[in-house]
Amino acid sequence: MEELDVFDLRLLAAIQAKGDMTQAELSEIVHLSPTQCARRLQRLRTDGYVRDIVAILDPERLGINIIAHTLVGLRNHDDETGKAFRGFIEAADEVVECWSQTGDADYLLKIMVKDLGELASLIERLITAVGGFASLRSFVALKAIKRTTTVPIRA
Amino acid sequence: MEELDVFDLRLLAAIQAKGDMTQAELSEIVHLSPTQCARRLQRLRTDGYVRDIVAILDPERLGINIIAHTLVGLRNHDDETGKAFRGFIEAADEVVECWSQTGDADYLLKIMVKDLGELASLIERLITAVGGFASLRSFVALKAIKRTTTVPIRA
DNA sequence: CCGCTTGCGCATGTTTCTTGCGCGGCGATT
DNA sequence: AATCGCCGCGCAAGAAACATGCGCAAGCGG
Repeated sequence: MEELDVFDLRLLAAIQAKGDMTQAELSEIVHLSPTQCARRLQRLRTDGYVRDIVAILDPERLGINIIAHTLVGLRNHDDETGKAFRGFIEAADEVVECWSQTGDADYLLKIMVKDLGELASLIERLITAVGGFASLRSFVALKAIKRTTTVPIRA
Repeated sequence: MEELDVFDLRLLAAIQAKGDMTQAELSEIVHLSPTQCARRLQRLRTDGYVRDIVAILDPERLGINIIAHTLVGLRNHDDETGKAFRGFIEAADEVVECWSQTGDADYLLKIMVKDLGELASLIERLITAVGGFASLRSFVALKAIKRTTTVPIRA
């Protein structure tokens, strides 16, 4: 629970870039013995610095050709509407991320689908599920994914 | 390079949720021998289905309290401006994702910073780096992260 | 100045991974 | 309809990676 030193930061940066490295490989990066790398990594994990380790799949390879970011503004801000919205988001596999916003819109959704038809279908279902919106504006990136960078987060 | 069967999909879904499972654990999930799990996983990897395996760190634990989504519209769409913008994004560690957009704005940035000061500083630097914008609208989520779901992607 | 604590690297036992092998099912060719 | 060849499966042994106990050295407080 203490402060992180330079070795910890190097470890975190390393596993954030590549999470399946062996202790020996980590050892060469952070300049620490393999044993110590393992120990510190375990401590970082139990202390909650590492949320989890996941595989990033290739969207195109799986037929995911459209990644859309959609701003959603709810007409009513009562509990009922919010609950319906949350429920829909929770159940929809196409919605990969859901962020609460301040400003013009209430939520920002990140949606991954195969084609425009699926996207339209999703939006349609969302509208009917919640029962109409004051504003629904979609910013669709038509195969126009420039890049998705995941840079090391340093404290 | 062939089609994926139900075992492959189960494997992908499993490692997408938890990427550091042992072969024995995977075996129980997909109902296949550990050896075969390993072999199929290797094939999926060499065939490009698995982009990479990364560790997801806890932002708050690292002092990242603000996750902002910012829409950026470039004033000029010439090569020079675009190159300056790309260069800045590439160098800025705070910018975690950068999506090209169609519609009102040109880019959607996902920014992770410690506090509002850092965010303001980043925006300031971005503006000076590219040399002014036609429109720069920021949607800041003030500790208002509702949830970040990563659901299994099924083909 | 001494003893305690903490973090380090080494070595060993254990788990996990990899790879060669034989078996069985399924489609194609005749 | 029978056989041949191919592909995917599980098993087992060798290899690699991991976990843990130990002694040592540095930093700190008494």
